[in-house]
Amino acid sequence: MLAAAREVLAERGFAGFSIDEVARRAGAGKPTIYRWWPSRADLLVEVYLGDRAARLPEPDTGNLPADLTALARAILSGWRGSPAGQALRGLIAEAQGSEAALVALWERLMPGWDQPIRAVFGQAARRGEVEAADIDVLSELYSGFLWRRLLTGQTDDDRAAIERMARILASGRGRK
Amino acid sequence: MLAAAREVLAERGFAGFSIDEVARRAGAGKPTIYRWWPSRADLLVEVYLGDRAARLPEPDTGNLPADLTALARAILSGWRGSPAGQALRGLIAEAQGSEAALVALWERLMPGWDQPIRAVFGQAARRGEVEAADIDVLSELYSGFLWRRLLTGQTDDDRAAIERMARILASGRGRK
Amino acid sequence: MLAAAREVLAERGFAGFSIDEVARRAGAGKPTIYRWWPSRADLLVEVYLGDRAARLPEPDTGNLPADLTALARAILSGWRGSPAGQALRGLIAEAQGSEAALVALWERLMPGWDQPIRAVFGQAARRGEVEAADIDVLSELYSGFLWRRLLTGQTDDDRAAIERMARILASGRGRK
Amino acid sequence: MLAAAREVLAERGFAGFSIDEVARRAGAGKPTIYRWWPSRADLLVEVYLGDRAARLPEPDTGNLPADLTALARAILSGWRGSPAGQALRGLIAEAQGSEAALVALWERLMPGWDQPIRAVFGQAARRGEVEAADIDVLSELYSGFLWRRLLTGQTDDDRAAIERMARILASGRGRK
DNA sequence: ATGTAAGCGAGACGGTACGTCTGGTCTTATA
DNA sequence: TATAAGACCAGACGTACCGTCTCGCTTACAT
Repeated sequence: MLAAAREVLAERGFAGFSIDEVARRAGAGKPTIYRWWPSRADLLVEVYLGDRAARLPEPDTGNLPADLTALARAILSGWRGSPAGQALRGLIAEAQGSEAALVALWERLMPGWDQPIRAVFGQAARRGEVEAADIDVLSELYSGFLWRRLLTGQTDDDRAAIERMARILASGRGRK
Repeated sequence: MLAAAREVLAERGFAGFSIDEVARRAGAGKPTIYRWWPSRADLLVEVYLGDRAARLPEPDTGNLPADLTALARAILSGWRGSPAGQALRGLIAEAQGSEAALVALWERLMPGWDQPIRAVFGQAARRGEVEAADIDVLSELYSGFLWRRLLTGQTDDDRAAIERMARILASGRGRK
Repeated sequence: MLAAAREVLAERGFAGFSIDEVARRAGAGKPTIYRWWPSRADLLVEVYLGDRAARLPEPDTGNLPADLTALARAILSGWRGSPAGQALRGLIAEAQGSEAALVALWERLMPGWDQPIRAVFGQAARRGEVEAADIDVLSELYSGFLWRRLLTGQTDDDRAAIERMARILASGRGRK
Repeated sequence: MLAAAREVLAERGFAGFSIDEVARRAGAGKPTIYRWWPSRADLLVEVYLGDRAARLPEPDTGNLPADLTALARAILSGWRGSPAGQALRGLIAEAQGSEAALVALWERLMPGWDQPIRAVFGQAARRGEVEAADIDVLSELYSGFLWRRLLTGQTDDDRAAIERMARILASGRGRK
């Protein structure tokens, strides 16, 4: 069932991702899908998590810019090469029109999503490279950069920009 | 006509924003709307631009963090208080499923959207506070931060986070 | 559903007979109607058949003009008093612009429609009042007379003309 | 303008005969068409009359069946070879949904249309072959036969049926 | 070994919106 | 002053999905 959803996303993108189409492809009845995933958003969350599970590195080289770069490239590469990117795009789109989808995005996806990013900044904070109090906002900036690239269709491996981004976030000492 | 579109967005959000509804509300025929805005995205772009036009300050106090903070607060406030926020949310959502909408977003909205942000960083670069070569990525980080807040429904005036974000981006010297 | 179609035809005639209107009146979704009757013509055929079913007499008094008169008056009276007349008018109109409707008219309606008329002429042929070889053309003349009256809005009970028509068709011995 | 209407009827039949299409083809504005022909029916009447004008023979050989056959074959041939047939089909169809079209059909087309037919029967009445009082109904039967063939798409030159029809109508002595 | 219930596929259903086409009317700009 | 061009409101067209619902059918458990 999830396999069918992944197929649809891979072949036709989020535009062709309808419950009808997934049911048709899975050889399943629509009510069966609704029984397990009450909304399209729930299905997308599960596709995303299933697809990304344990796939991301948690780099810890002791060098913050290098870690940030490695992680960002891994994330972007995952978006390019699997339905996960389409799923996240769809999930975010869905959340703009449906309160339920926004909640699903926020409560079911975000915790796991943030975690590797916060881990990298956390290590840097422990090494004194960034202030602990900045971790939230730094993660948000980092996330925002990647989301914006995803949502505008720029998931190519733009090393120069990624490294520059990593350097900027790493050098922000926050000291007045 | 645009007024009707704004009304719908204000009252029912992007979820209720259908061409049918806009036509009904405007007392207009659907084909008339399609004549002028071939897709929903085009209509959203125009609503956004019309609503935001000349509303944004272009702060230039000589203090980069202060300028960034002021601009961000103005942008978020604009999103809260007018249909512009709903329009941008809808436009981004639309772009996830339609190539045409992505193009509209990219070519018709982005140039104007970026401009005040780049202006602020440009002034800072001229003052030597940031490297000119970083302007692109800094703008992207700044944009990404705001977009992510919009798309996750956090458009409240979170001064602490905004100031922290501004300070981080301003202190990123970019020195190797 | 058919009841709603009949209502619309009765109240607003063929002019107001749109799928939208029938759906509205039936409290049904348009796709449901399209599922069962792929075209307006199919719906009209069914209305006609359902309405006329087993309603016509099959007169057999041994007197051809009398039989023809009785049948014609029954047919015209049926057209006046029920949506069947409107349905047939609409069906014929529809067939002028749509190949599919023409086929529906020809294959789904005509066989049943002709049958009582041919029966009357068949009996007369068996009695020697008309030549068997003339049955087809006689039926066509008889049909044509009635259709023309229907299509030009003359469905009143014009006994004089009907009897004259019956007499003419009955006296055509066909002998050279 | 009429030429454009004829073109449309010839090329796409009554199905493609919209005022829009005629205007487009004629390089004229729709209101201009509406000024001269307040309804589609009026335009169709004019196309029919213009196209058929003075084209029909008025056979008078002294032999009623022969005259009827010749006239019927001429009429059917005219319908096959020119937009006139399409125009009449369209006009009749139009009349089923619009009172105005029915009036136009009845008052503007019928007088001229009937005339050659009534002329043939009139001559026969003068020769004593049919009763004068039967002329109306005979014309109606004859018309009905031809209309029915037109409306069901049988405009081919079916000589056998036509001659049989002519013989039947001619032999109806009308004797009590 | 058999009766029963849960879960399934299939798909019909009432609805909403899509984007297109046409019918007529009303407004401009030209000639 | 009248006409061409065409914008406009209105609403029907036929299609795609939505989320709910009702069916039988099939398994797999409890008797």
